[in-house]
Amino acid sequence: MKIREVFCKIIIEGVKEAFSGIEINEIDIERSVVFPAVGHADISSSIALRIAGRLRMKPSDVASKIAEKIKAKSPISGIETSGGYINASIDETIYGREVVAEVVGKGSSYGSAEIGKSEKVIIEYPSVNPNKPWLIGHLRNALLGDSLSKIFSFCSYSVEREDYIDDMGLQMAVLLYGNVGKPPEEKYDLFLGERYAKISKEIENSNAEEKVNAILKKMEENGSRENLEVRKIAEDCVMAQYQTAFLYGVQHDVLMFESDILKSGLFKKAMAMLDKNGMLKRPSEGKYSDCVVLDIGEGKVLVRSNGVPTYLAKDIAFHMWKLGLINEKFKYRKFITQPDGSIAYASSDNGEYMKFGGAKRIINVIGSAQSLNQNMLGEALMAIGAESGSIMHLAYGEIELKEGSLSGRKGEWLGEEVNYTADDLFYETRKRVDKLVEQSSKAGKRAGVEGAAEKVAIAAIKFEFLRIDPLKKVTFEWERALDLNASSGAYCMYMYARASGILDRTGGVELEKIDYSKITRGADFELLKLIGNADEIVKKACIELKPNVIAEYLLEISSAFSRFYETLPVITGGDSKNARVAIVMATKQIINNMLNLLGIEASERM
RNA sequence: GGGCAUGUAGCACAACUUGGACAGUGCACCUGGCUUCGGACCAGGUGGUUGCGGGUUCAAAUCCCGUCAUGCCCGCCA
Repeated sequence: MKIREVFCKIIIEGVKEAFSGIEINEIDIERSVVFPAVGHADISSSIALRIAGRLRMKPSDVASKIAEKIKAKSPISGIETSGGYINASIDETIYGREVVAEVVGKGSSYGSAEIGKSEKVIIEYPSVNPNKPWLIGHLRNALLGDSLSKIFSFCSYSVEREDYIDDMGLQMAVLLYGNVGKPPEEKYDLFLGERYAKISKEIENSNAEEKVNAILKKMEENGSRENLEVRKIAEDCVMAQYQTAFLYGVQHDVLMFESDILKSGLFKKAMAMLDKNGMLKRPSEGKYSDCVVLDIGEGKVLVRSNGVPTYLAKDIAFHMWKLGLINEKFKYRKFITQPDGSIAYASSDNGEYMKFGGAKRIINVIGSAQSLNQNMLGEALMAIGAESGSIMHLAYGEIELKEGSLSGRKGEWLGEEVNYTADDLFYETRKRVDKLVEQSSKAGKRAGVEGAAEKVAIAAIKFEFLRIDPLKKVTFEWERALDLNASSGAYCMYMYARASGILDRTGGVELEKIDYSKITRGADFELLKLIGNADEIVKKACIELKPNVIAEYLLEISSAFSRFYETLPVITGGDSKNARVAIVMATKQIINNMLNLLGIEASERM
């Protein structure tokens, strides 16, 4: 519902009529409009306060002068002023009808904001090396990327979800040096992680760094034994990692293997392009002698003195491809079929040409620790003509588990740091949710519902990871995540299930039969106001790259719905029944749509 | 030393980009409500010098300057 637009228009016209002499920015007016706290008004503008100074008038006089000129326009019913504010009330009958009609009409697309206009955006996540399992930090990355993909799709962008596989890094050479061998029965990524930790310790103790470097060089020779072997290990590892991804419902469109990028002509073209733009230096002395250096700030090595390119160099080349600054064609083959039936493709030299890459805009979900690198990358790309704003870095903070809270594997095999895998997190959560369900069914509160515990476990984790501003550090605590009341994913799911339950008993309602005049100015109207604001919320989440905006909104809706059915009975609502059923229908839809954006599946029963 | 980020009630968060009405929400704590559409609930209450100090403004959690605390980054690793 465009109530905000309607009100803005009224104010703009009012201001123009009242003060025709002065120039007023319409954006200022739009920014002055808010939905104030209960008690003042339904919608309000502070524009009089903002321009009073320029007019050399008292704000309250400015407000009254504007208000005099304003003609209320449906669904805005009344205008009054208060201390410089221009306040309006909304007609709940008309507004309720419009919101309900829109939600029912649009269904699962209600709340979408058409700001993307089919523009292509590539979202890259989760950047896990193919030598270990997903840890909880990688999980936060993946969940952010997954949710962001959904939000951008919802905003009518054409989203390409991409997974970059670094199968040519030093960590892979380390594995080759130690001779990986075959795993017994363990999950392959876990097995590799453990092997990797052991082998790196061996290397450290025996000063074998040079041998590892030699392997690294051989790995890069196309078709060499090392080259083939390392690709096999990487693919097997990614396969295992995707079991974890699917557990959490995380999916991709394409996997780009670094080895394929190196084989292509992409890197050479990229270096030539940088050179042409005067971005490269080749110092013959000093600390960077015999290297190729990126000429930004104090400089950054792109090609080492032994001729091997660095990570940043490869990343720059890759991003030129992502942005379509270089047209390099890659071949792809089917990698894996995902839970929703879609196929994730992988770059490969024995596949077919497909159209990936070449987006107007790219988003990299990468830890805030890499901000410096991402800035360098951005600067280099701008220097050769990338549009400003075309590359965005969603930097996210670390995630830690509160001490002693996971009974699973501690992950000391990853080095000294204690860490946990995303798999362990899931199984532990699942176990705890089962216990909670068991306790509450023993207490006679409810019967356990088949399959619900798993959904609740996933929802609890996702909501806990996504409810916080990405930039901030997250400390995962069981007591909070598994507190299934307000402020949790389970609470939102519960409200959805309640709405379903009510609709089961009432059987829905035909739109034509609804008597909207039965909408009161109570909890029903408060709920409708929230529901009507969905597209603004979604837009904000999209523009600011913040899924937590959606989580916040979901909690508000859920809590408003709870207040609604507590105070206004639906089934026994008499004349008001139909209108209330319609509100329940709208609520169910909006909760479903918003949960989807967080990657959480709602269920009818739990 | 330089750069980036964070600092809001006992705890966890929101509002900061775009300055506006008493700084919102949940947990915890206190009080009340289940023969009433599923109590994983609701109503009410206690709790805040928005790290600190200046400045700009009619108006500052929000903008500017300074300062303190915490975290991260500053490699021919990725």
